[in-house]
Amino acid sequence: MPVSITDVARAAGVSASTVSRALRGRPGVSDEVRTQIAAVAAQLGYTASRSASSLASGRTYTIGVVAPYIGRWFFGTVLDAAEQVFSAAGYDVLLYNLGSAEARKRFFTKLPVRKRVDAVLSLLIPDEDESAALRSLGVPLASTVGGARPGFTVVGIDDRAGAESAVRHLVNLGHRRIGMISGASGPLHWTTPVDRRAAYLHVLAEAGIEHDPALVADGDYTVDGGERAMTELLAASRPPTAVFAQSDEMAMGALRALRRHRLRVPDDVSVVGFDDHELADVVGLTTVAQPVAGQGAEAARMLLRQLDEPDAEQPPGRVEMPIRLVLRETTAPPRPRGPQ
Amino acid sequence: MPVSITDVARAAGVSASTVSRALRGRPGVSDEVRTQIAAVAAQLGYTASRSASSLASGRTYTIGVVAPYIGRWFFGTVLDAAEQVFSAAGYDVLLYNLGSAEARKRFFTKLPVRKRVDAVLSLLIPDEDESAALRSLGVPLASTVGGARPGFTVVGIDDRAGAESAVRHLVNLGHRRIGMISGASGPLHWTTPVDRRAAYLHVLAEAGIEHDPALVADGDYTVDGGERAMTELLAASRPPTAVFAQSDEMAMGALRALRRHRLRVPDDVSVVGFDDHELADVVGLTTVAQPVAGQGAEAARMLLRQLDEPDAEQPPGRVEMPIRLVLRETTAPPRPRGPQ
DNA sequence: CTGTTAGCGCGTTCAT
DNA sequence: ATGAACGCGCTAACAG
Repeated sequence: MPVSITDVARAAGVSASTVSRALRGRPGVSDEVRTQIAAVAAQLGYTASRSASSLASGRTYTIGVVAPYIGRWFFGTVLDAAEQVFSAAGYDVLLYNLGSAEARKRFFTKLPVRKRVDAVLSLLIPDEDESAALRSLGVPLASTVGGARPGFTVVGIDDRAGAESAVRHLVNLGHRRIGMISGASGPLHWTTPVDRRAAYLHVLAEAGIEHDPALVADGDYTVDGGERAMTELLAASRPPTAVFAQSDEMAMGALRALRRHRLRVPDDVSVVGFDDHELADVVGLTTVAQPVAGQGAEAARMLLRQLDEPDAEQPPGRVEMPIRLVLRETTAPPRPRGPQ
Repeated sequence: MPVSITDVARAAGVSASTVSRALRGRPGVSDEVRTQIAAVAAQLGYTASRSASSLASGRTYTIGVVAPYIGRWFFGTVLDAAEQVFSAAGYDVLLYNLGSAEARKRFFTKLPVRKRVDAVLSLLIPDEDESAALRSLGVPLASTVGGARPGFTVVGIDDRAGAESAVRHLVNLGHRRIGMISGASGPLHWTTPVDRRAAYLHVLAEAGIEHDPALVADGDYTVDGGERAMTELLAASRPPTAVFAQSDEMAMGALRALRRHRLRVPDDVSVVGFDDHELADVVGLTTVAQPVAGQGAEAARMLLRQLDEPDAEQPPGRVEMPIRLVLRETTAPPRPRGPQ
């Protein structure tokens, strides 16, 4: 049933090699024969078997993408952009969703991408062992998250600067009791929450504000988690007048919690997010914008470049993308209060 | 560098055939030898080449997933759920993002999945030709969108019933001027907007309300499109007092437009969406909930079943998932007005 | 410019 | 229970 290269060769009256050369645009085939073969192949509906082709050539024309989630806006958007760049260049994308610990472990022990991909794009931050496992594949590696690490080209943003601009914005508005909804969860070697937390502490110190541990809660990077965290913060003996959420999704959860507590934003509590989620504008969320799709596309391009010029210069270890604070309607000066 | 089956065979002092049998759990290997081989393989970090293995066996252990978008919540969520089911069963996922017309055309003419996948899950609705192309692959097919069609197992919802419940809700609240933000865009053979539109017209007729074409606008299934559509509806000589948006994302765009026009929801205008987007709850959106992740997982399971029992009964052509109207805070009776 | 010859690494007979 | 031989479909190296 499936038509093979020899079928095409026979129908066109040439050898299999010639068909192979003709269809892949390699030199050594007369234009006449080439177009003839193309016609026959099209008519027969022939497509080269990727398995056979990569077995013979060693190239797979496939990129492996590993992600911790797909459904979440950030990762879906990065993946979408990267996939477009890859497929436009003729590469297929093998997707690995490593959300659960089991899936993640299974992936890194069995390493199913071995001999199956020409490069790997990681949307998650591998720990030391995982990182070594990926390097052992012997293919170009890139990532859109975390800091620089050996063997990877990392396209990212300056998390500290971004978080600082958010918190500083709140300080400048006159807030003193500033809470944070962090995203620290699990031993995922995720430097993002660490950096953003450090930035938060730094700005507070800079402004001479004493850090109150009761004003920090974990939101797990989800809407529900953000809601829980905000609820927790509101239960503090002296609740915050402003909150920095480490992601827009958690910020939106916070907004929901505030609404349920009949608190007004920004009159009673100011909220700043991080990401500039597609829907941040809908709820009027002030946030730190980062080029999410841009990072996915750029990382993909970096990989393709390494694939095209294997012996070129060392690729840059880190590419920094721009960020900016977007002011909307969830932040304002604190409401004047009685002495306390 | 890459370790092959013969390397393992040599190290274990057996033949390649035995290694192959042992590692795949086929009968004909003594337990002693089997565990010994497993140990050697693990120590050498051996993984069978998928290319070679599928070339020899004909099975690829790979599922092709084609989608019109990935970044959008609906598709990302379906993909996420499906991927988890596939990978838990030992299958890899090849992802094709066919958002642009070129990408789509390229995919269906070249059909790069040929001989590369054991099954295909479609998150888009193929037209007749595309559908035939997929069938020509000779592998099980499933889809999470659109109506029943030959060769596919379609896991979906009753779009008409869902849309009817939304519009009927508005009618029951007493609204008479009910607008719709539709999602009809392009020649994508997308029956969803058609079905939802028919339901809208049906309920209006049922309630004895005359249809006013000025109250329907296209929102292109995006937030921005929804905002534009709502703005358009508000410009009508007699604007609607309630709006049914065919997706939550468009509904959120509508909410944004209303806020910009200083109109209050639901006091001035009621809004109903469709999907129960992750963030619908945050903005208090009344909507028709559908089990999005559930559909992805179920479709994946249907495919795996066909793969496991190739000669079983014909799989069901269509599986219907439950929907329900979720009442939140964006709908209310129309405000009493002066005579008009 | 084109055909012939060898594998790529594995699964699958068929012997033993 | 195990091994040898063959072929999956294609690309690469070598002839001509």
